[in-house]
Amino acid sequence: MSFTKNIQSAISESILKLYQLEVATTDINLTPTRAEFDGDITYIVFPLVRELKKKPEDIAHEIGTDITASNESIKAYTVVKGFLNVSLTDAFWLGQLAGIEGENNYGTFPKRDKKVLVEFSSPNTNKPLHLGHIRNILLGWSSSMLLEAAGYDVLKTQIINDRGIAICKSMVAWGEFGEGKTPESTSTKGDHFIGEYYVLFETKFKEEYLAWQATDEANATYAEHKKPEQTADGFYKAYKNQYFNNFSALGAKATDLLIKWEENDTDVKALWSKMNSWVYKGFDETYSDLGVSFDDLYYESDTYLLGKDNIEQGLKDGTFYSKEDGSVWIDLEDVGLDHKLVLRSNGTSVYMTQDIGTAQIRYDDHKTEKMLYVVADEQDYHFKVLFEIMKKLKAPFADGLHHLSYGMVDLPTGRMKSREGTVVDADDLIAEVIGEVKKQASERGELEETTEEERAEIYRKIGLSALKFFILKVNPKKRMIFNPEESVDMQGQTGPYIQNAYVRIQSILRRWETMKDNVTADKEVDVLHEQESGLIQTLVAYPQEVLLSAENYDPSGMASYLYNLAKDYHKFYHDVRILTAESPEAMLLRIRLCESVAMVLKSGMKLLGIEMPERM
RNA sequence: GGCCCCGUAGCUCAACUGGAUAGAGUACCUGACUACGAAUCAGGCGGUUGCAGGUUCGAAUCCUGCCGGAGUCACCA
Repeated sequence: MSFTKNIQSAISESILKLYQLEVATTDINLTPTRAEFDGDITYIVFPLVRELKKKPEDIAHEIGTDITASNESIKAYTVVKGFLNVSLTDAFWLGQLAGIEGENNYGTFPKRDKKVLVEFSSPNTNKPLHLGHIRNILLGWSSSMLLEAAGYDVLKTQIINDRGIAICKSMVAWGEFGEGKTPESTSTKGDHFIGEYYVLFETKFKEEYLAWQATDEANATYAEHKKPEQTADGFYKAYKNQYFNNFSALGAKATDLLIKWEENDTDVKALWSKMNSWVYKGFDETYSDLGVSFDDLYYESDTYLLGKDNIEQGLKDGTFYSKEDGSVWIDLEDVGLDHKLVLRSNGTSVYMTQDIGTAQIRYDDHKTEKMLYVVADEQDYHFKVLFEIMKKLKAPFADGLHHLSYGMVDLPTGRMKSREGTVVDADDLIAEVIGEVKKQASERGELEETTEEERAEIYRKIGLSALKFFILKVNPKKRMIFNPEESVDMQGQTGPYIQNAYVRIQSILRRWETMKDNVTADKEVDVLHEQESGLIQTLVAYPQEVLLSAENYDPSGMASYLYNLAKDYHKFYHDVRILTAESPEAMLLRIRLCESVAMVLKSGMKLLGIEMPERM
């Protein structure tokens, strides 16, 4: 912010004048003064001690005296050990408030003419979205909003994993047992519909496998392949994949579909398209419920063969090497990694090959300076390797690649397991939080004057804010525990707490509209209440917070800032009277403060993907 | 086993990137609505920052070694 810059350069000049020592203004590190001390902003002089060979207290006093004398915005200073605490004048804070009001889009930075592509969500099409996707989506969306506010042109995208054996399993199950049912005929959301057939396939397959285990064929296989120490149970558990590939009738059908799909079989492709289109319809609903959207989509069915050109080029220039069997590898030992396969011996791609190709095509399509991958931390190694490969291939975009790695979401009972049915479904969760809000809100009976539609919209906003804030307030890189009960809390450090501050302001402003014509002040306030200057100081920090959160790809910083602002406001609201202020000029100032706080709360929450209700 | 991430109040999380007496929320115990919305505010209780060393004026943060937990080391995606 400009005002910290002013103080930084004042201190810098002071140091030069007093000690003939040059310290760059950017090296003058200022921190907000802790609440228990007097002052607004603190400069720590310890780093100067060694150079100047003086006591920290003396240095702090000398600098303090000098900058206070030469800078009229500085009211006073105090020194505690090596900490120089500077207080700014009320006039200065009033000037800052006016500055905030004067900006058109406070907290948004001018365009940098730089493009960043953000990939998030990236689901498989064989089952619906779950809690893990929700964290991914919220992080991706919020990071996109933050980057946009920081001046980037943002392109939101996802890669849809629409091919492979998984979707073929759903196709087989639907063909065998579906009796021509559709999402419409059963009134089921499309992604759930397909998910059910995926589960059905697994169930039928398990039955088939169990039955097979009683056959002579199974006994012979068991006798031949069993390891000495293995029990029958242990063997069959480990043998499942081989059974799928070598003996299973259902397995053969799924594999057959996959082969036909790759051969572009018309019927198979038609079925595949139809079933995927059901899924997409379902996904769209969930995305829309979450309030997110994408600018561009990539499908794995289009990209899974990409990357071979890059491999070929890398082979030519010696980045890659091939083994006798024809497989292609890269040696990454010089950067502390391993040897990694990039092309199979039969010439087909692996995951890495695809990602190389996909990065390339995205760059070709959009010429983005940066690409941000929002992917769980279990893939840390994969992305490390991918980025190193791109560097070695000298891709022009290699330095702009970044993996926003986030921790998995656990339940209080431990990890989500689809096998144990503990996966929290995204749609269920959304419905639940909104339902809970509705229940609690009707008990409070605050919204009697609104129509049913208005109320439904308010419940939706509150419920989603509880859920979103609960997830986004946690630092992305940390594994988090998701307690469904706490996720709908509406008191304390929660989304609804912040919304409540905003709603209180709206309520005041509605009243103010009806009385403002009768209020006139012939002068401005010259002495600020402690809560007032404190609020201004927090408001002033907003743009910096936007930038910091954007640069760190970390919405939790913004979440915590907004909570603190709401908290400051709630306290201010409690401590001072607004519409019954002691003087007209105080009233006018406080109304201005209310307006600015509301503006920042609303725009900040938007960066988290959270909407504000006008009442609640 | 190699690599990587994590360990902070009973629980869920912070700590401005090395700064002051480690802060919030929740739970529990108090107090404040005939003053702009009590989804609020105020107070209390709660800590050897996993352990042991080291660097530094200063360490939850950096380094080393242990302990505990997660992830990953596929010609899967």
